[in-house]
Amino acid sequence: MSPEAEEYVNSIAKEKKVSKGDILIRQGQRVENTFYVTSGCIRSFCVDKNGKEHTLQFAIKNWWISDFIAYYDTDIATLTVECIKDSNIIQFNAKDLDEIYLKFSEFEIFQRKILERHVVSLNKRILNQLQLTAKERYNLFTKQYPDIELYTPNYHIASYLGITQQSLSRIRAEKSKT
Amino acid sequence: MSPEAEEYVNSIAKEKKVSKGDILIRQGQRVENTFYVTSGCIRSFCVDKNGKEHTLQFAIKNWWISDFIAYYDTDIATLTVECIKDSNIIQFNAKDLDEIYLKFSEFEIFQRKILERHVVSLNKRILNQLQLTAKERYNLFTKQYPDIELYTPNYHIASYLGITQQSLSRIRAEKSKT
DNA sequence: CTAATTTATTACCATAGGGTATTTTTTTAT
DNA sequence: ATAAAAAAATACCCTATGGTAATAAATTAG
Repeated sequence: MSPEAEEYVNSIAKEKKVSKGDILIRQGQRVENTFYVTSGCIRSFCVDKNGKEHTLQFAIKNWWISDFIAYYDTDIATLTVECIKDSNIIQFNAKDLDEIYLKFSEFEIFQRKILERHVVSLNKRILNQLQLTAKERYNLFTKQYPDIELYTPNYHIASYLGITQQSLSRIRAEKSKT
Repeated sequence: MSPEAEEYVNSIAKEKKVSKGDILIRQGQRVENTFYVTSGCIRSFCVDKNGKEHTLQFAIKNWWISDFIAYYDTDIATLTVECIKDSNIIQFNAKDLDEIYLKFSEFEIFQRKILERHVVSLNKRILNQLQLTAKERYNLFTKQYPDIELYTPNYHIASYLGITQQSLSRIRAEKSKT
């Protein structure tokens, strides 16, 4: 990136410290920001008609998170984005980012690469969900997020894997046996 | 888009008619193309260790399809992309597209919007998989692809929904009862 | 340090969906 | 039109995962 572009990015970037439990985006509200995680962990989830939570994403270091469904459609949030471990994030306003794209076309490339990476990751997630058992998905998960279990409750992970917390507990018990 | 950009796009776009059964991308081969569907239907799927197929995407009119996992990482295909109904597609070579981005930055915006739409769609797919029952997913599917059942075998749809063909058959039977 | 609260484990039974096999229906080929 | 092949439906039983509930462990608050 050119120095000017970088300067501009810095001018709209809002570095923030957020604490466990902080809500960055609340379901039902307008989504104006996207967040880049430099440390810690942020989670996005939805709540279904029965009040059950389903985790869409865990964002750790170097990942972006928001309610992308609402963000890209400039719509009301269906997701909640919550800090689950004290984190350092960089907040970007959607409108500010839009201007960057106009002023510095080099930034488009940047963003395109991020989006491409995101598509790849989502594609893999879907394929895993289709072809792996809960146990296999859990094993993969622990590799992808090596220390997430240290600070994330069981049921958050279960809700990401698409199983109940009891099932996850059983899988873990079975695993520790051998 | 400017006339020049449009002309350039046309110069690299390869319009093609493809027939049911044609393979556009073969698992294990290098992925150099992405396809835009103007009519018909193209399917992407993977084959797991047990030889079972899992459908990642059905691309109908106005959708893009490829093995995006391999395409964006310039890697070997893990997916197969297959024509399941006589279709008209426009084929784009990855390298040609890369040049477009360099020559016409306006095209980046275009591509960014496509990617954003893709991310939204994949996010929704994951959330549906997490919170809906097989029956609910099937009902949603028939709305999203109203006439796909006319030309797609049962087991392709089942493999997209993440259930067996027998389960899908049962769901359909139950539905036609009421 | 203790009590209160949250989280995880375990047990029990229920059920959605899977696997194998058979039959029926539909499609394709001759 | 008939045979062959493919696809769909159905049946039967099985298994992974879900739901409820009770217990145990860990964390947090006072």
